[in-house]
Amino acid sequence: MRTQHGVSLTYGLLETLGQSIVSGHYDGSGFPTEAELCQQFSASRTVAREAVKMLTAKGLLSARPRQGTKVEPVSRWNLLDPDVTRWLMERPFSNTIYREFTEVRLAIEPVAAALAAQHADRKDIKAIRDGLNGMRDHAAEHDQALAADIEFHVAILRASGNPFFWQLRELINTALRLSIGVTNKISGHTASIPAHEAVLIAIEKGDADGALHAMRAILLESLELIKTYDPAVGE
Amino acid sequence: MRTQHGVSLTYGLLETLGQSIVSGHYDGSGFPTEAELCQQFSASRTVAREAVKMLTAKGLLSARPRQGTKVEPVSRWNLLDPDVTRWLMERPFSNTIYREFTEVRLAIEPVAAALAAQHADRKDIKAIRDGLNGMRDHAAEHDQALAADIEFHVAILRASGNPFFWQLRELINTALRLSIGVTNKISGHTASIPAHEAVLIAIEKGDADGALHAMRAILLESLELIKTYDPAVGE
DNA sequence: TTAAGACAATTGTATAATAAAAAATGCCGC
DNA sequence: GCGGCATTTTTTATTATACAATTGTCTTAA
Repeated sequence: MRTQHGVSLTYGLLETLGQSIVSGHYDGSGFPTEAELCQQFSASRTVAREAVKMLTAKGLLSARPRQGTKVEPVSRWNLLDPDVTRWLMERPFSNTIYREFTEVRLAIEPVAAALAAQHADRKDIKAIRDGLNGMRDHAAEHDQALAADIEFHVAILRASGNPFFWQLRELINTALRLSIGVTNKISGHTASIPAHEAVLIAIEKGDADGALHAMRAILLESLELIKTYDPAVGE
Repeated sequence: MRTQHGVSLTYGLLETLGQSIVSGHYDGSGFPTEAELCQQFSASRTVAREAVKMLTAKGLLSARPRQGTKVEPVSRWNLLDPDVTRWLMERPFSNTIYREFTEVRLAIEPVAAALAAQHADRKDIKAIRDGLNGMRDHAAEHDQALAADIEFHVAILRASGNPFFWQLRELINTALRLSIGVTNKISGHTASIPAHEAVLIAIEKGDADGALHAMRAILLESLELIKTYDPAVGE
């Protein structure tokens, strides 16, 4: 295995295997043994073992002598691990996972907004406002509008002052990127600027309850969109 | 290093190092080099490296040639990793971390209860009721009452049907175990049975909004308790 | 003073050999 | 035939060693 774009062999293999596992590549067939891994990826045993150990640390694999290395059931995966979350995005779009992401966001973000209303300092508020302005200014260019949308939501997580909320930034990043796949198919729908502005205003006023409900409204709408749109039917 | 109680050397070292890092043992001094680790723990380089790699996968460490291995800032830790969460409990009690845990619970559990009200099947409800009954029947014995309390809350996470919520069981487990350290110091306080019962009843009725608010009430009370009780003052 | 190059420290990678675990197999006595 | 026990075999776990790659530091010369 050749080292690619600055990543070490071990981390390259970690990435490759992580994506393969999450996308179900080994579901029927069982995971390769160490020897097979070394051969398939032309890697040394050290590299293969360390990649497997890292995947084990994330709950994706387990290994025992004689029994081999197995893919763990999804219920054991560390779904909130940023790497795992990211790998989840690389697999074929699933309405279910998108709904589950949004349910997590529905739980976290309103409370984060409420905490932000209580604790945000000037710098926090500037970051949130920058996100909102970006959404407004680049409404036409999808990529930049999405980036600004993400910036807005992540800035609120940070402003909450709770490091655990901050951990979920990768999930929200992923969820919002998935969401374009959904909302683009629904004619004329774009992220609502006024709804986002309401959140900012409430945070600026220190209105925790207002921020909570304004954010909750944004996410409830997303959740409604998902339920309305069933990919099996068409739109 | 001798293998202890059935754990492999690598996992033993992972546990030891994880606890040490989280408890701040290397904060001033910097993390040992591979060579030093091998010597200090009488471990082979493979064992040391694999333990370090797993800690890297959890965001606690980073390693670069010539620069050595460093403890990452807390903001990079995978705080929602079950192992990390558990290690956090082993360090000296901190009012801050307990508040942060409870804020996460305040976000997650009400929404989980609402989803449970929509999706719970008979088995889910039985598990929740078992928890509640356990709290009632063993109100006097602290250990069993705590276990039942945990069972109640975790059963609701499971009943939500969202695997991401289920990931937070270790955090809730830890938070509730920490909570006895707080509530025991507040005379006469025990987990409120009626408040928990209200959650169960709402879930049984399929009343999502009722379940959400009932659960929210429980957690808001916990949060109030923390604010009231300042360990610096005494009680 | 600065830049080029040599040096050194530390992690990264490779390989070989042995140990331990546990499943599979075969053997034996009955 | 069949149950139980010893043996074999497969696979990961551990140890040891050597070399490569990276990068900070020091030296030296222009």
